[in-house]
Amino acid sequence: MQLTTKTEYSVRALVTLSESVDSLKSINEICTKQNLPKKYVEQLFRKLKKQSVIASVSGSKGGYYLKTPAKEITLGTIMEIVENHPYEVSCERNSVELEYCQVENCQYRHLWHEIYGNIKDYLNTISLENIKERIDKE
Amino acid sequence: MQLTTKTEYSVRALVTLSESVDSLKSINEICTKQNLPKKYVEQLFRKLKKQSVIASVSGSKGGYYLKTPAKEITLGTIMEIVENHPYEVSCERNSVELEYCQVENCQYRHLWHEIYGNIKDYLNTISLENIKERIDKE
DNA sequence: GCAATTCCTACTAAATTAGTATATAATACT
DNA sequence: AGTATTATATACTAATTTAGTAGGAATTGC
Repeated sequence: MQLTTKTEYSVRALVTLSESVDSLKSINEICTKQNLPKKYVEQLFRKLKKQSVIASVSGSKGGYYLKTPAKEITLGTIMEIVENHPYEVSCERNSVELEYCQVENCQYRHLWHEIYGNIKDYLNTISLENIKERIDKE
Repeated sequence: MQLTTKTEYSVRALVTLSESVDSLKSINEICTKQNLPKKYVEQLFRKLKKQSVIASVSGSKGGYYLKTPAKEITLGTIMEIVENHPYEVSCERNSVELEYCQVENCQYRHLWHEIYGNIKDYLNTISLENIKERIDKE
């Protein structure tokens, strides 16, 4: 499990995007405002678009907009989209680490998944709208 | 935030260690039983010892034992000891990423810390004893 | 003294992170 | 029609971190 700049920057960018409800915002606009690396955010936005969190209009005067309402986009969702394999247990990474797994009856794997499930549930209670309100208040 | 083999292996090793209440268990014994890399677990155990989770006796017939009762050792504690900087926000890593931080009023940082705090609280509700009971049941 | 153990530091290959670079495609405006 | 502005796409890279390994020193039981 990890939570990196991918999630951090995505959230900041999406909050900024959510500020304009009916209009488009370009990567350039968002990243200038939030002081974020454009090309990096571009990549994150492509992933978020693929999962219909946002949508876009190409060309001049183009940009992005929220496709899903800010209430329905959660931190958990964002994290799962932009991070690598956030809830993966080591023995599922299928590499060398499999050597150190209890192959026959991996009770621990169930434990980790239960824990991840609870964290996931928690992260899904935090919507983009919640975050926006919180940020605005200060 | 990350949760890696360091935490995974530590938990498996500590659960095994907690099975023998009054006697010592060596790294060798634990790692053979749990199929874990000895030298790696050794490193983890040294960190756990430094924080008084476990204690040790050197020399032949030596080994480790739980210094803190299994009830009081939590997953959160273990994670904080063995992982690198589990709850660090990108702008605190003090490297290049600082460039992309909202220096003046980093409202987001507070948000991340609040979220981490809640995850931490949750992880601290899971004790080694809980885990042991759970693993034994199956 | 020898074997088994913990203690300690340093090293390393592979993977991942945190980006950058470069080019193509679409669209608005003139 | 041409240009500027935007998204789309793929590939590349330096730095860091993970997931260990290696080799030895110090300690203790027998």
